[in-house]
Amino acid sequence: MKSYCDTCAIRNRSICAGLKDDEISLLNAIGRRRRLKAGERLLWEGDEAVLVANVIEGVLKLSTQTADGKEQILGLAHSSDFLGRPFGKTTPYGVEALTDAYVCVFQRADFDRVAREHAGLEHKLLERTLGELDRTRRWMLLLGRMNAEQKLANFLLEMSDRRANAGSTGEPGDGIWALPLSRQQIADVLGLTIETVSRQFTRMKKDGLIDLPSRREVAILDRRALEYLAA
Amino acid sequence: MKSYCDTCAIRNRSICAGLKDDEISLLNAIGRRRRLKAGERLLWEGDEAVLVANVIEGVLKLSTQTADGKEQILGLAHSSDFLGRPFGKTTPYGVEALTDAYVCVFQRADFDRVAREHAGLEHKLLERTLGELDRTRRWMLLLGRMNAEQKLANFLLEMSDRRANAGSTGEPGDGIWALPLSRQQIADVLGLTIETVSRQFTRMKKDGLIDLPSRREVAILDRRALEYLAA
DNA sequence: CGCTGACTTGAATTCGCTCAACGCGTGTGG
DNA sequence: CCACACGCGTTGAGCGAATTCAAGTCAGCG
Repeated sequence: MKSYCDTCAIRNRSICAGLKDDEISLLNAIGRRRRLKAGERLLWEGDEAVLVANVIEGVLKLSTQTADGKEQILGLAHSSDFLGRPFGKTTPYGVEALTDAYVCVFQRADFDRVAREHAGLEHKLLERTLGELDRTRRWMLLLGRMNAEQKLANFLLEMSDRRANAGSTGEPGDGIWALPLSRQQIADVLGLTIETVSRQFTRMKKDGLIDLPSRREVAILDRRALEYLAA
Repeated sequence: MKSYCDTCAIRNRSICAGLKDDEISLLNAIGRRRRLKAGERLLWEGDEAVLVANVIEGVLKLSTQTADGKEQILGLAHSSDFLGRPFGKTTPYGVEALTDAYVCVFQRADFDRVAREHAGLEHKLLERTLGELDRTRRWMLLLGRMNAEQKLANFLLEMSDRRANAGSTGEPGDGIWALPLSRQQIADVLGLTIETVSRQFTRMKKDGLIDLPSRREVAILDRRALEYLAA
């Protein structure tokens, strides 16, 4: 039988990489593909955790809110990242597509069962979760100890890197690329306000570090200098 | 043969909880206990990751530094928490005992092997890592979106809770307890400066929310009000 | 008793926030 | 086609919370 997974773009980079054929076909049997429009939500914070997913294409955000309604984005999920909370009662954060996206979703119950029965899959999941924890902790440093300029510099560099090595278009360098986030969303990622983000953008542009051909596009002109700012 | 694990205080709360007898005895065979003095380091950031551990007793901190030497504490590990980075190349953060502590350490190579061969252990590890990731993400909200007052209120409540349900002395409530962190360390946890922490402490005391019998002791006098501040 | 290091307090400064106005591109309706 | 409104982003002015810099204060200890 023909399998989705055979032609899957992230077959060798996602959680599925290195799984045995029988494991893949089990996943293939319980997974289904789903397209998301930009802005569409996949999971709601506090919901019963009904599904998990692999990101095939696009960028999604994970976020929570404070009691007074301010949003904090907890992370971004790019191509080949894993989404959702296996083995838990509720989803601890909301998930929303920032760009049009393409995901491979599993019912939690199905996925949990397959994972428990196949140590290989569970091991993959563990490695990915550990990696995600490391990344999240590094982000804490940014939130806790950096000023606006450093935050934005780091953000731009990370976005640029992630799209370089996860992008299907796989361009190497620093051409013009599309920002998948609005100014407000960038502010929510970095723990800043929209005005501060805007001012920093303007300043970096004036200083010749970046160019902003349009609202949703950036080009990194002086990577070295940006890395220096990111300190 | 007599096993350490039989009498272990965290036998049923740590990663070891619910493991089968043969798995426990394997861990018992490769683990050894170690006492740490307050201030002693167990792991260094960037080191080759040579060991992992269970915290039996005490409080340890996980931390990184910025390029310019400021520290950010990434998390605290209490009794029954798991420490270290299995299946990774290097340790992504330093670990240092804040109080005198008692840990159960494993050589990474040994631990990884046992974990890979025993899905039960790996599953435990996965659950714990997922939980840790959730906790870390909630902390991001604190770092990114809260003011000094909210940060400190949250910190005091969390410390109080953690010692209530992890403490071997297991007191229920809001008596006087010892802070395992200096002002500087609290500042590093919350992404603040030492002066700001001190001022907030003073204010909370003046407002009757807490008492500070000595530098290293706190009592929560008005938990309700503190929870309100923590918002 | 004086020294040391941790903590507190005060004053000045600064960075990012708030509030407010404005600009620009896009879509809609007259 | 123009007028207009709307959403998003930018810019400016003023403010305020937290930082920085600089003195104190206090407890523990030789």
